[in-house]
Amino acid sequence: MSEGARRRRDPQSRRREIVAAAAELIVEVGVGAVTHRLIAERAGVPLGATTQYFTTLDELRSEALLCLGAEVDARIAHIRAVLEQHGATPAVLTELIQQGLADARALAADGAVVTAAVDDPQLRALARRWSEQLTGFLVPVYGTRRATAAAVFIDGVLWHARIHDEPLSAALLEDALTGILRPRTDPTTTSD
Amino acid sequence: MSEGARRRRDPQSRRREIVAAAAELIVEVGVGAVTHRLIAERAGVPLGATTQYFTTLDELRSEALLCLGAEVDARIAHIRAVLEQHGATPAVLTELIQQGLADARALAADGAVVTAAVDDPQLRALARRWSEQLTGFLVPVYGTRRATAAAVFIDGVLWHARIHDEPLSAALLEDALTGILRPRTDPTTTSD
Amino acid sequence: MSEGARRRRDPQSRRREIVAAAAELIVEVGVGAVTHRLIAERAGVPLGATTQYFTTLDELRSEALLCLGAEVDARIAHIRAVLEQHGATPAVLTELIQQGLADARALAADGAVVTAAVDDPQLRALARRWSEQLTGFLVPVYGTRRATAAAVFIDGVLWHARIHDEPLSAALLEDALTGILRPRTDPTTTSD
Amino acid sequence: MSEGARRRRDPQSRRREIVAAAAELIVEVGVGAVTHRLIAERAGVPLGATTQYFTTLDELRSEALLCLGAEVDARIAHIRAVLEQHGATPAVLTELIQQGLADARALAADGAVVTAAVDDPQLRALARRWSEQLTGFLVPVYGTRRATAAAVFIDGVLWHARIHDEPLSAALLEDALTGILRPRTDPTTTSD
DNA sequence: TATGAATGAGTCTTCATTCAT
DNA sequence: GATGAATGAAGACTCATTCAT
Repeated sequence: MSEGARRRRDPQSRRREIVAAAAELIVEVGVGAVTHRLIAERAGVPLGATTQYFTTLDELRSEALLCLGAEVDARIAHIRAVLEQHGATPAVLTELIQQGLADARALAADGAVVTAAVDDPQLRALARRWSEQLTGFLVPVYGTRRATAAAVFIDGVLWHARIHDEPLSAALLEDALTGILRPRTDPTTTSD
Repeated sequence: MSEGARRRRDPQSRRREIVAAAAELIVEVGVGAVTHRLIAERAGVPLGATTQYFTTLDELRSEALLCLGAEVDARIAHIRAVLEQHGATPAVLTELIQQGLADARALAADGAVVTAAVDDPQLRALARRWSEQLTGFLVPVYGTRRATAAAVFIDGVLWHARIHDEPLSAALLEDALTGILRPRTDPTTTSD
Repeated sequence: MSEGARRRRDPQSRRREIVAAAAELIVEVGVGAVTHRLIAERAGVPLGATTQYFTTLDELRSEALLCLGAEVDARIAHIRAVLEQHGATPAVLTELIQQGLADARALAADGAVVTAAVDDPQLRALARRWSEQLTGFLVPVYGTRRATAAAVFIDGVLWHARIHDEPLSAALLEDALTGILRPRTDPTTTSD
Repeated sequence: MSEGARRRRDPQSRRREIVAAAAELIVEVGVGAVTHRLIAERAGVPLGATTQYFTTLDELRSEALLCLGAEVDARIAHIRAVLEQHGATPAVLTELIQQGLADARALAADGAVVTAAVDDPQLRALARRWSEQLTGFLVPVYGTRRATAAAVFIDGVLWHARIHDEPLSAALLEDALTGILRPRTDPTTTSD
C-alpha cells in the first residue's frame, strides 16, 4: 500500500539496486573492500536482503562486475555511434578519448574491471570486451593490425590518466594515432 | 634442540625474507589481499615475526611495494643499457618489449604496483617511474611528445598482455612504434 | 535442535545482560582489566555478541559505567528519602553511612566509578554526581560550606572502608559529622 | 671505560632506575597499562634489562608500587616535621593539605597506590600507611577517635581534588577540621 | 652478564554466512 | 519472503616471557 510496500513487491528491482550499489562501491573502494554491510547501506536495503538474492558475496561481486561491464558496453555504443557518424579519424578518436578521460567515474570503473580481471580468469573476457569492440570498429578502415595497435595505445592513455595528474595533450594523442593508423608504405604488410 | 627450537637469529635476512614473501604475494593475490598470516606462511616464519619487524601491515606492504619498485628499476637499467648500445629504434624497442612480455612474473609485478598506485597517492610516484624513465631515454632522440606517446603505447601493450593469452606480434609492435616515433612531416610541430 | 542451536532472539535483554556483566566485571577487576572475552564468558554469550551490540569495547565500558552510575542514583534516591523523612541530622547520616558500608558490592561499584573517573574526563561528571547530590540535600539545612565538608568527609569514610577491614565506629562518624555540621560561633562566617 | 660502561657496572642503580621508571608510569598511565617496553623506554635501558632484574612484570609492578609507598613516607616525614614544629592545629593542617593538593604528581601517585590496593590485598597495608601515620601524629593531641576522623576527612579532601577542577577553600578545610578536632563537651566520650 | 630476537597467547574488531522469527 | 540477530572464523596488532648469542 505505502511506497515501501510497493517497493517490496518488486524483488527484481531491489536486486538491481543491490547490484548497482555493489558496482558503485567496487569502483569507489576497490573490489576487495566491498562488504555486505557496505552494500546494504549504500543500497538502502536491510542487511538480509543482500544475502537473500545472492548465495555468496562473491556471486554478488561478480554480478556487480558484470554490471560495470554493461556500463562499458553503453559507453562503447556511444563511441560506435560517433565513429560511424564522423568517421574513425585520429581527430575524432582524440576527441572521444578526451571525453572519456573527463569522466573520472567511468575511468575508475573500467580500471576496476581490468584490475579485477588480472587476478580472475573469469573476468578476463569481460575486461577484453572494451578493446575488442573498439578494435572491431577500426578494423574495416585500418585492418586488424593497425586497429589493434590503436586500441592498445588508447588503453595506455587511459592507464596513464589513472596515475598522472596532468592529462596528455590532444596534439600528442592525435599525432600518435595518426602515426599508428597511417598506411604503411610497404604494401606487403598492409593490414592483415 | 627439539622441534620447538627457535630459528637462527639473523634479523637482517629474516626481515628481507618477510618483505620478499609479501612482495610475492602482492603480485600473486593483489595488494588488498595480503595478510599477516599469508605472509608468515609464505615466508615460513611464525605469525609474530611479521609484526615484530613492521609496526603495521601497511608499513610492510609499503616496503614490499618499494621492493617491487626496485625490481622495476633493475629492469629499467637493463633497458637503458640495451637502448644505449643498440639505439632506440622501433626494432630494438620491440625486441625489448617482447623480452618483457616473456617474463610473466615481472609483468604481474609491474601491474600490481600500478594497480595499487591507482588508489594510493603515495604510490603514484613509484608507479610513474617506469614510464618516466623510459620516456627519458627516448626524449633525446624523439623529443618529449613522441617519446611520451611511445611509452604510453608500451604501457598499453603490457596491459594488453595481462588480460590476453595471445601476445601481440612483433610486426604490430614495430609498425606501431615506427608510426608513433616517425618524424612529423609538418616541421612546425616537430618534437617539443 | 542440537547443541549448536542459536540462543533465543531477544536483543533487548541480551544487550542488558552484556552490559550488566561488564558492570560486574568493572567492579570486580577494575575498568582497565575488562575484556570482550571476560564479558562474554560472564554473560554466557559468544564472543561475537559483545561486539555486535557495541561498536567498541570503550562504548561497552561507558555503558556499563553509566549503568553503575544509575545504581548510584538509586542509592541516592534512597538517601534523599530517608533524609527528608528523618531529617539530616548527624545521627541519621551516620545510620545511612553504616548501611552503605554494609553493602560491599555497592561500595566497590562506587569506587570503580570514581577510580575510572580519575583518568577519564568524560566520567568525572558522573563520579561527582554522588557527592554533589548528597551535598545538595544538606545545603538547605547547613549551607554550602558545611554541606560540602560533610560530603567530603563521607567520601573519606567510604574510601577508608575500601582499604580497611575494620569499619569506623558509629560514634566516630557521628562525632565527626556533628563537629563538621555544627553552627559556627562566629556569625560572620556562618554558612554561605 | 666510557660512561655507558661505567653504568653497566652498577646493576644496583640500573635496577633502581627501572623501578623508578615503572613507578612514574604507573602514576601516569595507570597500573594496568604499564608494559616492559614502556618501562624500558622510559628508563632508557634495553628491553632485556627489565626482565633480567625481575622475574615477572608483576614483580616489577609490585616493586614500583612499593617505591611509590616510599615516596608517601617521605611526604609524611615532612608533614610530621611541620606538625611538630608548628603544632597540629586546624590552621597548620589546612596549610599542609593545600600544599599537598598543589603537588598534582604526588596526588596522582597516592591515588594510584590506593586504587591498586583496592583490588590487591597485598597492597592494602601499603595504602593504609599514609592515613595511619597521619593519624598517629594527631593521636597524642586529639585522641584516636578525633585523629582518625581528621585523617579520614583529609583523605576525602584528596579524593575530592582528584575528580574536581576547583579546589576546596582553606576556610572550608579549616572549619571542618576545627569541628572534627574540637573537644567534646560531653566528657564521657572524650577521646578513647 | 646483557641484549634483543623469537614466539604464541590474547586483545579488539570486522564480517560472511546462517537461520529464527 | 524479508529481516536482522547470532556465531565463529579471521584479521591486525601488542606483549610477556624465553632464550640464543
